[in-house]
Amino acid sequence: MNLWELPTLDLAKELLGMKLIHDDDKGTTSGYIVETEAYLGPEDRAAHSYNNRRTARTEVMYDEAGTIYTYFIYGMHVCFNIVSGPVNKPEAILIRALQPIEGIEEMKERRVRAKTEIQLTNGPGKLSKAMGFTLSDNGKKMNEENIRIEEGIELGVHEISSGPRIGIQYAEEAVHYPYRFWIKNNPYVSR
DNA sequence: CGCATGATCGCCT
DNA sequence: GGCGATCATGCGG
Repeated sequence: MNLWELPTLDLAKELLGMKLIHDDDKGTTSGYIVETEAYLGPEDRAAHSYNNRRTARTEVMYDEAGTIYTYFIYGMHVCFNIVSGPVNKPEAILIRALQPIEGIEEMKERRVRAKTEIQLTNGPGKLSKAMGFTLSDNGKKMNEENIRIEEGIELGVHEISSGPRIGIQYAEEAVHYPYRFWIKNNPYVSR
């Protein structure tokens, strides 16, 4: 089975427990993905690509699954996403939280404000900072450059929860769609 | 070109 | 629970 051929909602669940790895000049940082959110293109009011909106920013969402989509939000945070679905269907999965594995000391240096290890990566902006993801990662292909996905923990369906997405109050009917997925009882999940 | 807004975080009460 | 920070992006003029 090719991971990147999965429908977006399935991929969002499949990514849980997998290992996300970043190599750069500071070394390697990695973590298990413990929380994701799916954004389903044209019909999903919460998605940047709602109604097939196509701009310089959303362009990578139309690319092939496994392309990396990073964007800047609230004047200070980077969010890290993986494009999914067929080419020209602008869907993506936001990585919302990680459980750190490697490079924890480097993460602490990058996340000076974090008081506990949990706070290093328990939110989309936090994990980007801890892992060293930036806008320059936008458009990279997963597993072709310095950002990789590997098998991690195998999860059963009963270990996964779902619920409404966070921070999309403007999205009208899409507000309640259960497109957020997380590993049950994992302490690194946001909120 | 100006300006409103946001897939958040951290600090304050 | 509330709010200010701070700027890339998108859209209107």
